[in-house]
Amino acid sequence: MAERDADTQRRSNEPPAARPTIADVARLAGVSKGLVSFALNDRPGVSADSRERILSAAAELGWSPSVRARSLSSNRAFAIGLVIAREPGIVAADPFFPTFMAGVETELSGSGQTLVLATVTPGRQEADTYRSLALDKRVDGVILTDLRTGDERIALIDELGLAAVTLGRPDTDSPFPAVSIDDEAGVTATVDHLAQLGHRSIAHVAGPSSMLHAARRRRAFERAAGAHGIAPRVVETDFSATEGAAATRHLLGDPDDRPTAIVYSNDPMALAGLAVAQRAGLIVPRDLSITGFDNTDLAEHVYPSLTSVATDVAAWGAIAARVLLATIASEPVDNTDLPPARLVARESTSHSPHHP
Amino acid sequence: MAERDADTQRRSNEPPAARPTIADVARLAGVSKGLVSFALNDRPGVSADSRERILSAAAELGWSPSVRARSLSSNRAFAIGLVIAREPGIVAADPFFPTFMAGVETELSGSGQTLVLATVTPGRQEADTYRSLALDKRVDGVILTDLRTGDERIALIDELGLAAVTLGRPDTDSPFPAVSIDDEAGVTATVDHLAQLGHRSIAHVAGPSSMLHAARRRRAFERAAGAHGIAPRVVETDFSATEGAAATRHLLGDPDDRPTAIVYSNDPMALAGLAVAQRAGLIVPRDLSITGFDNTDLAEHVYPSLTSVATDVAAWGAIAARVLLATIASEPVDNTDLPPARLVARESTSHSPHHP
DNA sequence: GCCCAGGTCTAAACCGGTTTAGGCACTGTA
DNA sequence: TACAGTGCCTAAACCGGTTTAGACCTGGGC
Repeated sequence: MAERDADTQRRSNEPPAARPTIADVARLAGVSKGLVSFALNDRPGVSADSRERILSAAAELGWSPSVRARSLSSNRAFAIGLVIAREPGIVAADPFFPTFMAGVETELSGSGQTLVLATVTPGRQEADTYRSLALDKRVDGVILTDLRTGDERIALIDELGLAAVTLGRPDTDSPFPAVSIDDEAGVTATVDHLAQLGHRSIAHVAGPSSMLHAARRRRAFERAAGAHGIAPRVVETDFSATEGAAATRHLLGDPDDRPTAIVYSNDPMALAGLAVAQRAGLIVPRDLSITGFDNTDLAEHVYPSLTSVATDVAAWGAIAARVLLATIASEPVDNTDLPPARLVARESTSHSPHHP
Repeated sequence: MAERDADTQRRSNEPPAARPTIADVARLAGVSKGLVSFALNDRPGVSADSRERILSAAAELGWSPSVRARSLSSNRAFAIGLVIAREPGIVAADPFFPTFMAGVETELSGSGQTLVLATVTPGRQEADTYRSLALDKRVDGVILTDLRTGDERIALIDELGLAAVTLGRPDTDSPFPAVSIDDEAGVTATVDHLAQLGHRSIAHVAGPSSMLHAARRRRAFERAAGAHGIAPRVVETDFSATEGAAATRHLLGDPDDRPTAIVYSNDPMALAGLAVAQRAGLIVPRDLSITGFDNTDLAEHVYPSLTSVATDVAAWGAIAARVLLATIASEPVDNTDLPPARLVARESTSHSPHHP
């Protein structure tokens, strides 16, 4: 009798018909709330007969559990978080995040989970953001992108009791599964490609060495260049088009000691570099070969079209989400490796001018 | 005595110290839970003395309300939603969303609210996404982007009982406040700029006419062209670089009837168009002037740099969020207009070849 | 015939807030 | 002195689920 009277809830004029609650289902099936809960989370201790009756009662009423109620009583959020800590300008220029999020979303949409997004400017604010997401359990886990060297976030998130996956393997001990793409393979393929075209002077415009994937690409470059007996030349940037352009101006500054090919660590920098070269009167690829990374949509639509390294970012997002959900469900999961990045050769690379 | 014993909650080994609850605050302040709630939502009926004691008890314990509990009892979500319905490829190429979201976030971060993101491919799935966000009150309101002609989402969202703001004014009756940027001013300025440079044959590569802002830019183009006695020529696309390139090939197809300037409805298409022109042996801007829209980061880093129309997208996001939060708090708000879009002239536009 | 184990189920506590109904003390008015 | 009104406060219901403690029934082993 202590049950609330569902009908009085509905007496208001006409607004969105009140959702049925678990009590309504219990009443219709002639069982207790508790048993309904058991049946619907299919846990043992419910007879086949009751389960049947409960499920059809739920179906008849069109009942679905209230995430908010579930979230309060079971201390889960049914949401995962993505904290983006990059300068706004750099995020915007880089199609990585939208694509990645679309991939995450494909995986989430079926699961009833939602994606909570936070963009912060790097720094102290970042830790606070994780802290507040965790303190109030607004998310059950997070996807850690843009890993840094000695990334403090790993310890922080562990301490906060959140689940997580990392994009790529961190350089420190991590309790979280990693979902990785072998982008070194892409860099190696790029350098091989250029070497094969006769280039002996190849430079690399790298991202910030504090970012693990930038550092990894750089090391792969140095290794691949070394393998061809080429002295690697590297300029470090923040991944922005502006610094990509500056790095290019620097590299092309001395006409007597100018690389014949430049390997950029992302596409926006490569495009900016292309413009710098053209502005300096060089013809790409006749005078200078250029390669990008990530195979942005635009890469095939510029002139000359840009040789780049393709990674399946959307798939990365989908798999990261899947692994995270499994982790949250405390299914043990292993590190996962995606198919390696592959080179897409286009017009911006050709024979070295010194090697006709 | 029916109060739960907070200490027994804490007996587990050492995990994240249990948060204090409102009951802890009540006990410390020597009042009832209810009064604490009243004091903290500063409602009348609490003596200055008690309020003081309650606030300092809360501060001492470092208490902050549990969003999840609040959300269940007060039927609010403390989150707003953004549903992105575009083809993944187009979203990725367009820096609009990341920038916009960063703007939203700046406004949200202080308010304890959260941004929930959903990306869907356009179509039926979209309505279901709104429906499921609303049914379970996972969000209190949504930001409606990419308005379409006769947009059915407006009625849907109204019916679902969600709050909303629209980006730009819809073409149908809408109960929601609109936050708009006058991008027509940008288009007009672009056409004026070109006309002033002597161009008499100007084409427009438009976005899909089903999208309100694309249609609006197109109409503004036609009007501005008409004002200069220029017969407007328009090709419609889906906003993708691929179709931008195709439209350009089409426009440049007949050497005898080739426009001397092309106004693109976004930057990625303009960049693709630039490449098509260059590939066809034209020199930009000598033979053909080109303009974009949105003033992407890359616009100033290509060669020739791209004349484009700048809008403050991050501010747009911040203001949209602010207006939405006010609407949710049922403060009445008016439609808001941001500073009009302005032309940023760069190298991709110059005198018409026919007008030396 | 007795006891224990296992399976099924219910009642009630619980998550942590908000909100309502009502109690009590004090004041002002008749 | 009685009565209504007001200000402050508490107890308890409530939001809609999950989870625990324990009741009840049945069957098997001895």
